[in-house]
Amino acid sequence: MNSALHEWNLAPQEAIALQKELAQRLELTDRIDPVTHIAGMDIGFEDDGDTTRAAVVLLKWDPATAPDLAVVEQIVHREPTRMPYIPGLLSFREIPAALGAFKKLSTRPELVMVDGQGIAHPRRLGIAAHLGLWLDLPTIGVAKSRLYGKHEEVGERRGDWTALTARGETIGAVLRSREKVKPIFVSPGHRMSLETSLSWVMQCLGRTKLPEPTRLADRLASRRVEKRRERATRTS
DNA sequence: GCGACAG
DNA sequence: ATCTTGTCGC
Repeated sequence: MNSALHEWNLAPQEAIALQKELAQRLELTDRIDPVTHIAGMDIGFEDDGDTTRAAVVLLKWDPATAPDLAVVEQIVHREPTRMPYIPGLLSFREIPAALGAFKKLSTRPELVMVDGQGIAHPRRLGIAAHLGLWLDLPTIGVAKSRLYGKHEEVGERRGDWTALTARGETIGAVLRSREKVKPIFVSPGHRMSLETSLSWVMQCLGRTKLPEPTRLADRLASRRVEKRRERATRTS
């Protein structure tokens, strides 16, 4: 891989310059191998933010049962947190730990859904795009809120979506993944078109707001679940 | 110069 | 992201 990609501990200005350079290497057309496994990735924090916790969930892709997908593997990888959250520079804070989790995965997926933006980013390099370059895999960004770009109101029916645009370009989609719930922001990361990104997200959508890969990774990365269990154990 | 601002 | 109980609604 390129040496420039190995840079992590950068000053904000240097990181911004690197993003502009890396964004030019993104492939926004489909280059995807036949999909047999889809991975979902998300990051959580522990120790009041001192520890970064990366979660990757590997699902078996089966169009016959989708969106019900079998969980093949679950990885939780911890590392000391290396930098604070800075809007626009999220990937420099979270990707190192994410890579550690992917290294522990026994099977390499053909597609990855990431909690965060793809190219719907000021410099077209959200965490999903950045991770896609690192893994050299097709990635899709599935964010729960907007970082960049503007859009019209989204229809209220499940499946309705509107373009997310910036500087006259379409950089993603605002998707009503579930009725009566805030829409999600879908954007291609690497080796993917927006149309294909939306197709995969919708195929992985159950009755929930988030597609299965991201929903499960979210649950694994968050401490909410285990905290609940701790309380239940103490009280019993 | 004044806001906005993934997780 | 995280701290946190109950509570309103399908």
